[in-house]
Amino acid sequence: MSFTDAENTTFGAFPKPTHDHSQCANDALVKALAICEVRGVRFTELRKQVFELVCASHKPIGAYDILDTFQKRGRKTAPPTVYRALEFLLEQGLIHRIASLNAFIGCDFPQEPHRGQFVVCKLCGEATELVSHTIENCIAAAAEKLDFQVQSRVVEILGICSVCQ
Amino acid sequence: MSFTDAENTTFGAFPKPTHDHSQCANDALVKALAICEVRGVRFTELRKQVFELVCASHKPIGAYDILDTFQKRGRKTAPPTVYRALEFLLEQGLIHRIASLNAFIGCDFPQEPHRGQFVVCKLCGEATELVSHTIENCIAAAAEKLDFQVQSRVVEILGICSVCQ
DNA sequence: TTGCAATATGTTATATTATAACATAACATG
DNA sequence: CATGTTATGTTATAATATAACATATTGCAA
Repeated sequence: MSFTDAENTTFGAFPKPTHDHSQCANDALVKALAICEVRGVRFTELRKQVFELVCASHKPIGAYDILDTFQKRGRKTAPPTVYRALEFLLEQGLIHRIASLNAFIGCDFPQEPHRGQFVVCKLCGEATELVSHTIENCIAAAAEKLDFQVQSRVVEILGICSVCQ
Repeated sequence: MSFTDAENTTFGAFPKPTHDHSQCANDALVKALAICEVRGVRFTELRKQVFELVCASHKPIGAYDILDTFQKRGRKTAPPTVYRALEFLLEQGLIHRIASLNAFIGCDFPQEPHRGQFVVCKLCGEATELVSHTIENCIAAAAEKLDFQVQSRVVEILGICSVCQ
């Protein structure tokens, strides 16, 4: 579920507490499978499980939370296993990293590579992704004036979501 | 040294390798002293020394780099000492934290509180600060549409600076 | 000026996040 | 089915950050 406004910003709607999340998670998985299929990269069982954990909610999740879950499930896992799977998912654009939280979140628009922008609620922890071309353009314009070659961007907006106000 | 363009973006010029940095550093120190004076907060010797290290270059510096420097100087220092000084400087808006680097940089516009935007060169490590009202406005507009109360923003642009291209 | 409350710093220990380096396993392809 | 490549396992450790409590310093009021 997403929409685009007059300023050309695509929003993932801020997740309502009532929404059917199993639907989201399943959609994401189906998309991810298809994308990896097309690209000829391997969506292994480990990667799938890590992806499912990241997509299990709209709250950014830490690598060690994933690790803990694996261990609770009886799977003997060490950090590099998790980080490598996360790295793969990042490379494929299936998840994003939220630098200000040291945490990871599923990508809402994985079909095309992009660096999204994120809006994170400090109370409930829920996050949503924007793709604002206005922000992108503004960053691009500023960079051009500095004669700076942009490689990546981090845009994270922290505060209180509509549900928690 | 800074300028403002037609889109209302204030730039700190990307630091030229040749610029007289002792001047920058000294200016920053004088400003910081004055600001703390006015606010009635204490710019202690420890805070001053940490600030000077952060301002010693335009490359964001890590907390443990500061710690190492103190220790090399023979001052027996532990992490909390450094982190507390950094916390104070952040609160006063005298420095900023670059989340994607886990590092700190002097603020170019400390007089008024703001969350700046940063442009960081991955090659030389130099960084500069923007205050783009266009970006701010765009973020504000997107937040409003989500009925989201913004508390803080992280905007970091990574790539290759003009000098390193 | 001294005593008190508030603020700042010191100290020890540990939490949290992330990666290096090397060993083994699984896979894909000739 | 041998072989190179990719993925995962394993051990250790690096890098970043904070908790909790002790001591010192400061500013101010009695």
